[in-house]
Amino acid sequence: MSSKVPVAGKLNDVIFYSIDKAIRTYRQYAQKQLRDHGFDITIDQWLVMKALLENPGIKQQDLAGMVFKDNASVTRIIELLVKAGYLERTVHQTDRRMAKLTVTDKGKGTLRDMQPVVNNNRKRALKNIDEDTILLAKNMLDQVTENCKH
Amino acid sequence: MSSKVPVAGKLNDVIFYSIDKAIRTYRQYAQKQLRDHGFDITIDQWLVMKALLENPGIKQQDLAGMVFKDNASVTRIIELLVKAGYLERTVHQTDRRMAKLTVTDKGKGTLRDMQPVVNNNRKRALKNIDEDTILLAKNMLDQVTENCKH
DNA sequence: TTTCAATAATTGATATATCAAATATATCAA
DNA sequence: TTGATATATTTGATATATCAATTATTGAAA
Repeated sequence: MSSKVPVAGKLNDVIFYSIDKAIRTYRQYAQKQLRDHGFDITIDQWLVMKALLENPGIKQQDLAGMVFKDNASVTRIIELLVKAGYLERTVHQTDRRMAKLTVTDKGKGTLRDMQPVVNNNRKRALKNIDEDTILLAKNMLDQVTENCKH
Repeated sequence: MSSKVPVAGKLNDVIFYSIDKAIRTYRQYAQKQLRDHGFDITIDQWLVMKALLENPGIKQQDLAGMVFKDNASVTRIIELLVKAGYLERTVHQTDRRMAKLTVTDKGKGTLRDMQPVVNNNRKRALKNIDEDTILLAKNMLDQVTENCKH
């Protein structure tokens, strides 16, 4: 009797393969949609901006954790966002090691304009999948995250 | 009445966030395990080698699709694998545009030696998750992939 | 056979991922 | 205050992702 979900075996049978493939395919699709709608911004840049808007005054380190990116990656993403005029960066009042990051009006406007496209991407990606399944999968994935977080 | 799985909203509630976070956390964990066991190879290099071993004679383009990577990425990953002595590359007999790629004995040996670590990583990542849930999640994720594949 | 379109792979440019090392600033103990 | 240590961020080096452009080769039409 063989297991239905082999731990090892053909790549295709491994759940992690499905996870990786799903998120990559989704990101490709979403990125292309944004591009086709005239937005010159990457998914990662969007994510960082969004997280900043939802958590004003957050420090870069926490921001990195929130978008599960490396500090170094966040530094470079922020550089580009500042250069593009979506973010403003000033030194923190009380702790000069930190940067105070604010989403500019241009950034907010872009986020607002992008939202319909983002919503549509998600809707499209979740077509023919019912909410219970999504919730179950989300819990399962969050458990994987927990299991791997040392 | 609010939806249990909002299409838009706080980042944390979005399924795609969970997917991305899970696979990244898993990859970080798995990569660290490999490193700690003395293997000097990336997850992506492992994936490409594994796919080549399971599909001898495959052309790079199909290989790229199989590991859902870009042709350019695969080209560069292969370069490194050849340089490290894990792969051998010769010109194809009948079609000189193609490369014939073979996993060397060294490559096979490394894959074999790595397998226990890989198995353990997967086991650890799936702790406390029952098989039915995994299967359901896998089907859900495969549906997402399908939905986004244009 | 010459020419042109299709195919396989590479290369260039830019963005992100990752780890280690370096900077800058803050904090706390002596 | 000085000195050691901790914290926040940046920088450097290398790997991968992505798209566009290029190269090499093949296949088919004129």
